Amino acid sequence: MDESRVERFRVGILEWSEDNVRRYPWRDPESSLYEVFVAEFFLTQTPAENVAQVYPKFLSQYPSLEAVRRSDVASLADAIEPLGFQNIRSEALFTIASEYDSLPTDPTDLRELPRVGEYVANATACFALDAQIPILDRNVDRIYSRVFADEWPESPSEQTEFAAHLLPEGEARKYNLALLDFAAAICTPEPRCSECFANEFCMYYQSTSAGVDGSGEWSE
DNA sequence: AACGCGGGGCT
DNA sequence: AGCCCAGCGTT
Repeated sequence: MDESRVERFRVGILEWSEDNVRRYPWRDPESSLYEVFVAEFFLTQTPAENVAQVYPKFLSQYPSLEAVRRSDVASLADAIEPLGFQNIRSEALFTIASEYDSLPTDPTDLRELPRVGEYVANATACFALDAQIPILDRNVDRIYSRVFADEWPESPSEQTEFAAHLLPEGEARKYNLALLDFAAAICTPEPRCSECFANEFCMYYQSTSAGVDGSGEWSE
């Protein structure tokens, strides 16, 4: 593993994020486990802008798991209707509220909740509780498969290992947030490499811009 | 690990 | 109408 490149990326993205943090209500360090969980639960397959529009109102209507428990699936669905997936999500949310007095804090236990997979479990634990664990979704995969194209493994388990190795010590929360913002702003599906702090050592940029062999570029 | 799926977005 | 897709569920 190219440790110097790893370190350059770590330092680079943390620096980049200083001036490019997106601010959302659920990113307040004071947000409760429930508040962060609700946000992450809504954010899967849903643009952050959409979530931002219903989130404050949802929280005032449902400030706790108990409030969810005292409601019903139809009302919940109404409250999150603009997000889409309202039936699936309202049902799962109600089930969670019915089965838990309070949310578990261990990612493994969070993973047990209905409609909560590895991504939501890890993101919740990291952002709400500062758990030092990697998050890995399509966006993170896109970044790493470009920057570390020659080292980024195929198998999910090895990817998790690799992603864990990249975490800066004690700064998982800041780093993971930076990854998401970086994926949204720079390392987009159509990447803005000219604006990217990593373009001097990114394998993708090197292979597409240098064009040493002239045999044409590839698209991921 | 591999596959299936509901549903939202884009064409 | 049809295709693509991310993330969760199931096997």
